[in-house]
Amino acid sequence: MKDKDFAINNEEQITLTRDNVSSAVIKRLPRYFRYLRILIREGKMRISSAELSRRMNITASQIRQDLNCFGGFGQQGYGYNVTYLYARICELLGVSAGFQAVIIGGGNLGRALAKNEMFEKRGVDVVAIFDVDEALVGTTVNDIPILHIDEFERYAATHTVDMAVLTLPKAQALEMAQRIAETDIVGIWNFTGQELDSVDGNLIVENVHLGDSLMTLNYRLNSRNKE
Amino acid sequence: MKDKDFAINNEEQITLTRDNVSSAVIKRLPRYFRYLRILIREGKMRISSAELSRRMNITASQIRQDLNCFGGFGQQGYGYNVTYLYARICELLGVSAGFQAVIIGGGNLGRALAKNEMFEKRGVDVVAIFDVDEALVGTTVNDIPILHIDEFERYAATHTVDMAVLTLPKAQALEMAQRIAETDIVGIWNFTGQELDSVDGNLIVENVHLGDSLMTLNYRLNSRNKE
DNA sequence: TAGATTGTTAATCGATTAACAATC
DNA sequence: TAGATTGTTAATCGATTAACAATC
Repeated sequence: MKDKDFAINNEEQITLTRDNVSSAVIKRLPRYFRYLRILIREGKMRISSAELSRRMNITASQIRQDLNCFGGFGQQGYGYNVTYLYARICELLGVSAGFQAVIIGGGNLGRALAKNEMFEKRGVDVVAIFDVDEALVGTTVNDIPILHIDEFERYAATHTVDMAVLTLPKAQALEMAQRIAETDIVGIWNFTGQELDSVDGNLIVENVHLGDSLMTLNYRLNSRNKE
Repeated sequence: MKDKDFAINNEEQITLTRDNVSSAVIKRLPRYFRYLRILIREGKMRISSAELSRRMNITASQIRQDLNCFGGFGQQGYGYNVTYLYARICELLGVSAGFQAVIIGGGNLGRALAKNEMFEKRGVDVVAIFDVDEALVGTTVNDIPILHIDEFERYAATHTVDMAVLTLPKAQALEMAQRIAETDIVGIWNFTGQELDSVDGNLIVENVHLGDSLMTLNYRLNSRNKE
């Protein structure tokens, strides 16, 4: 928490505005990010909310409403400048913040993520992979070194690491999260299925429940069969 | 589409009721599924909406409202019978429907999924993995055979396959989706990042955008830094 | 200036929560 | 019967959509 005296200045007010943005809007930002990348690839310079609405299959009204939560990114009578809008959204999403990540768990999922261009596209730098398997230690995946998990605390203390990607077995997730909580790492991208909310109130945890996604597909297949 | 004469009978009406369930409710069902499994593991026989609400961190009102979309699963003065409720939710989610899946792409992600107990827990049977790599063909992952992608159509024609899990490179996703659309497969669990909505209106596509999840974490790390 | 399109307010819609009668 | 807790209706809240004045 900051000194209350600062609570009145401009910067703080901008931050407050952002904090008031509803999670419904925030959850849509990554989608804007993806579509803007496509527009850039296509060489499109400007886009109106109406055209973007057709592409994204949401209302133009929602697009304008969403983008306005963070300030006026467009221009009346013109629309939105694609590269400018993209830059603003990147800023919001911390794409240019230079976050550094470690992957904990060098199994198939950890390796799949390590090879995925997703991190690079989103400005996240994967700096190390940790595993217990001595056979893996010393090798690399996508030029990222695999280190022994015993080295984790030393590594975290001597490097800037913003987030840990948990791809180890569920049974070890809680213990690992506790070890992470004792370092300067603040974010956990949690693929283990283990609930981590209780570990530390300061940790920011993003849970990926692939099973929930599979279930949604199942539900739809199932109701289709019932028709 | 069914004959309109049937639209009045009872079965159809139940189906209609289910179809009217909002997607907000449907998206919560997998979470109920997970928590009920935990309760069963703990040997809990009954649970009230109040207690479940404390565990799941949602209101008791919402739980009762959600479950009532599908009929009265509880009992006044008693609460919900855990195994009964679990059975009903499994039914809704098609866990007992015996769906069969193939994984297309035998890379790290495909292998990670093939080894994951998630499918088994949710009643989905992974029957085959397809890949272009001749070195992989003939081997198995978690007892699941890896077949050559050229065999795909023949396999689909001679086996019951309900869904395809796409874990191949984005560039090949569209073409593969088209091949899938020509078989009897109706569901695609799409990890490729490629939009597939345009391929075939009859396909049920569930997209997994891991990058969106990463971005959400990034956003929160970023706004934390701004505080 | 006229046309286009945003930013923003107001109206609508849907989802969540509260309350309580029904009932086990 | 008394106590507990659901099922369900009504009230509230929030999110989406529509409309239009501001302005490029």
